[in-house]
Amino acid sequence: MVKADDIFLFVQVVNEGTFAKVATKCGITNSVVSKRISRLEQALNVPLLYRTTRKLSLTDAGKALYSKARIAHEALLEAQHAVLGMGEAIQGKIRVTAPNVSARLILSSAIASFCRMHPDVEIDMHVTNQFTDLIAEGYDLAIRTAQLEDSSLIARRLVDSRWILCASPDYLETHGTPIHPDELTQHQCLTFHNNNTDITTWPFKVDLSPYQVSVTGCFRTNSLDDLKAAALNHLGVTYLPKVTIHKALLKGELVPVLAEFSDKKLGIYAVFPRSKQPDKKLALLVAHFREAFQAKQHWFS
Amino acid sequence: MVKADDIFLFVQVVNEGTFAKVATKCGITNSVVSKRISRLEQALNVPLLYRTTRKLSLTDAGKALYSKARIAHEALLEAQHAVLGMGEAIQGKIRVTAPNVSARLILSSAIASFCRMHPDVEIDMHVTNQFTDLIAEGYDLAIRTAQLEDSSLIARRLVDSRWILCASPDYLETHGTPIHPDELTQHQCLTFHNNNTDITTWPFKVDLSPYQVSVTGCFRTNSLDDLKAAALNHLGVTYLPKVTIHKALLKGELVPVLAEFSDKKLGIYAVFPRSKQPDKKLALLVAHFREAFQAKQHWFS
DNA sequence: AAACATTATTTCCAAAATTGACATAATCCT
DNA sequence: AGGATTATGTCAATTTTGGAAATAATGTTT
Repeated sequence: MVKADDIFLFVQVVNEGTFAKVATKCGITNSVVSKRISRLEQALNVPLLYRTTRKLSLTDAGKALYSKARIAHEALLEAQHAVLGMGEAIQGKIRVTAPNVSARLILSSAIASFCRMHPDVEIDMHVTNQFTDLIAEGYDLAIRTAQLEDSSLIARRLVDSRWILCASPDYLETHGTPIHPDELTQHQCLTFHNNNTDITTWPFKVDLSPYQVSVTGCFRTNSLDDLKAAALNHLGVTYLPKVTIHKALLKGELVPVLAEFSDKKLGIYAVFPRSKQPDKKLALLVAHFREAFQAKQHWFS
Repeated sequence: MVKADDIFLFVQVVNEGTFAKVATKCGITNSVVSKRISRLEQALNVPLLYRTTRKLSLTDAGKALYSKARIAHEALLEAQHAVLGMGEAIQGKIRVTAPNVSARLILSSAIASFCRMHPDVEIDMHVTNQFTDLIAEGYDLAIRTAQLEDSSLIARRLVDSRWILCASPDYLETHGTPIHPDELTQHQCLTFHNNNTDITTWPFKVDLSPYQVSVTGCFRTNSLDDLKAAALNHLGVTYLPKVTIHKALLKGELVPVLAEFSDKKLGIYAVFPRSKQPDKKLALLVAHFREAFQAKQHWFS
């Protein structure tokens, strides 16, 4: 029932000494000040000010309230000041979570340049392949490689990442090179799993139509790096983002398999909480990331 | 534009962890909490909370605001607590201003008994014959011996004080005893002045009608005590409140003069600022004073 | 003394804000 | 898959608010 704003108005009245000064200072009329102070007294059930048209003086209760509320008032002003312009200012901390690959290939350098451009921004990046709950974990931004349907978050596509089926020349020499996806059932297929779900069906396109193949193999992992290492070690065939292997492809350490059938493409997204007041520094960072990914687009497709 | 109550609602939200808890705790609905937090974010132009239906987490700005506003919130609660029930509780300080005579004769003992009855009340009495501005000087209560027309103050009559014209037997023996007010012009009239205004016309009643006599004398003062002393020293005739001389009358040190014509009567009033929330302890004290004066009414009339 | 200026308060009324109920959508738990 | 909880959007009714003008009190200046 008692309104904090009335108490702070009272504090201002005591500070200024008259209702009228406070009124002009706050851009309201005398009558409003009068009514709100009266309302406060009513709510607290105690008189705070003795007043005539010329003088004001504090009652006992008024003194007690003022001495403590003044501190609260100043603390609140300071609190407001602390967040003043935070939405506009390019400053403050941004907590980012990102998967290993994106982080290593693009983000680290992109972040470095962003921090140079905006010295007051501090970026705290947490690298993990775990799917984390943005909100629950308190992140401002996540980099994700999947189209997600979470509508309480905003997803902005940074780049499309093509996946390529590949193997080492040695492996193919030993086991033969498949010429149709169905033949993969005869191969060691090194699969990826993430968030406790195995991905043992690989997508292809045959005659312009989607075509799924269930595959098996002797090795699976949640680490793309280790998957790549396994392929380099001639262990089998695997489906990897082109970006992770484009150097190996150039060097000939790995070669594409069933290239004309490969049809795995995943967007890489910047994901952040929906918010009515868009955070400017966050928007800038996302744009910066997007540019960085786009600049390296040839790595991805 | 930004409302303090919204900030404190935000603090409570952070304390409780969910909107719903705060809503029930404050006796409002969820939608109100939601809307007010949104409004606050809008006003501050910065997001404070990332939220889904299940989790809340603070943004950078939210953390900054919370850490400081929490202090303000607690300070404000403490401030409110300090005045809680002050209007009802019989406790706290009462500042009283009173003239010498009343103070010495009645108030000192009345205050003593009042303080014994209400140990948590502290009375600060300022004794002076100066007319002071209650409000400007910050008094809660004044004892006055005059009917005053100040309508911004409340006056409660405590007792009627009769004034008596008197002189010492010695003086009367030397100068003769007047038998009609007009004869006073031939006497040494010791007059009182107060607040820079001399009182050189004395009121009487002749044939049931008011009758003013202008008097002169060799001594005037603003101290009733000294006026009495002068009379006791046979200096002349003077008009004094009966209460100040009733012992001297009993002893015969002073005797009434023109008793049948004397017609000066002044109310003694308790005067205090008009206030919408009557202060209970103040009302009690006034009532107590009234009883004390009434109990000694025979001193006054 | 008298006119003037300043100030707090009151009244009145229109405009704005607030509220709760309800529906909706998102999310977690069983 | 279904149930429970939660935040949010909508809508209408109610409450609140704030300003203009009138009033009353009080100090200052002429």
